[in-house]
Amino acid sequence: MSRTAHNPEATRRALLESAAAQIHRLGFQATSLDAILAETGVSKGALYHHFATKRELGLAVVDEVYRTPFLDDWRAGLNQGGDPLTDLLVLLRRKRDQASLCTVQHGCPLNNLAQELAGLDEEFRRRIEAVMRDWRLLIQDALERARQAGLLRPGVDPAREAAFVVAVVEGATGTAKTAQDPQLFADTLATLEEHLLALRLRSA
Amino acid sequence: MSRTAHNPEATRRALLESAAAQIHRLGFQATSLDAILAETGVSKGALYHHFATKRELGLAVVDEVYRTPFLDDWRAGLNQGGDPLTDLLVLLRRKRDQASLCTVQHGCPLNNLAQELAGLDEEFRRRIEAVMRDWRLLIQDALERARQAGLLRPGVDPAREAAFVVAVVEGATGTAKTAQDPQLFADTLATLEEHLLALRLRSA
DNA sequence: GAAAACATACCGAACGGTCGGTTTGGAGTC
DNA sequence: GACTCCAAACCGACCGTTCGGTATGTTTTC
Repeated sequence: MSRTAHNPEATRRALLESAAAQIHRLGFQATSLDAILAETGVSKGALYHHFATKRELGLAVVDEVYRTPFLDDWRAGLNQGGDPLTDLLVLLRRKRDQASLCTVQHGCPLNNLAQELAGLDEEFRRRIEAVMRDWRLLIQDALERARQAGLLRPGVDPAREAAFVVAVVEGATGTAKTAQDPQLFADTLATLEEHLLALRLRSA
Repeated sequence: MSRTAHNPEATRRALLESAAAQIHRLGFQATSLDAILAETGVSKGALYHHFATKRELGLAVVDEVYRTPFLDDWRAGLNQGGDPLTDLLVLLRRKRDQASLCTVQHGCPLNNLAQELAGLDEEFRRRIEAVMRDWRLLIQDALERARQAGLLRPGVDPAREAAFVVAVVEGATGTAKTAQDPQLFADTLATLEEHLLALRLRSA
């Protein structure tokens, strides 16, 4: 952390990280700028030097904190070098095994924001949807590669299955958060894995 | 509607309905009491005569507006008299066919509230989770009946599949809301239907 | 059965705290 | 000395909440 005077990049980054964490815990509206300033030790003048409004700060959090690590994680998981369907199953398995009360407590940052703000701010919705879309495309691409490698049953639609995977993961995260129950998350992901396993061509 | 003076039941109900609609559109935090008063023509004093706080009003909306019709709809759908698995599939099919931009625009009221408030207010979370739990149990019960009627493949766990159905429906609603795309909802539900179809014993 | 006493339903102006945002000015750097 | 970067005091609107008060209806008391 150790942010010293006149280190604009560090100041900006500290604000983004603190905002990201608080928005994840409390949502956008319930996150107060004062709390971010208290946590970072940054002054209000400095904050408004880097970000024009609270909204701009929030949008920057989506693009610069949430987006890249999330997509990178999935991209890396889906390009492990095994066959794409197996890579996907291993990735889901990993997510499932990592599910703890801590993980489940605050849910998925993007999904939280999307549900809170989709109806209130079109720009927020668009930015979040852009991440979701790229996420879907990563999975769709993996399934497409699996299909072209002859691993999938005929009739399997990569785009539709990708949308399904995304919906199930988001649904699992959301229901587990509401119930505060990691088991719910694990069970739902396990069922998804079974579903995906059944897409594999028997002869493959 | 036609609320006249000294009709407390009507006044209370008008407040609940207006609040429910606005909370569905904007979320709890972004809903202002003044807007509810403007829409209903009720005075601020009258509102605070019926509800101690905004929070109490919101909790009452969950219990008295959202909960009952939602559970009744699913209960009725799952007790149509056909075999339980078919009833479930027909119900999902109906939900899928009814998906329009309008439906998808604001998402599921309960899911919206859950994602917005689960981390902020434990009592809200508990009340919403209670509805979700009853919903899961309705589906679990239907699948259990199907199992006992010998309709399901061995190894199918009604509780786990019920949790899966709930997660997929919530996930489908959420992703479709974020994308503002009814097709996403329909595709995801269709895939869920295929998954459930595969639970049926081949000889049945 | 009328008046008194009370309860319920409702009114709306005003309060008070929060919080996003602004202003002003100063410190460091080129 | 101009520009970036930041500090601290301050502003003002919004909004949930309060509260003194009115009106209508019901119960009690004589």
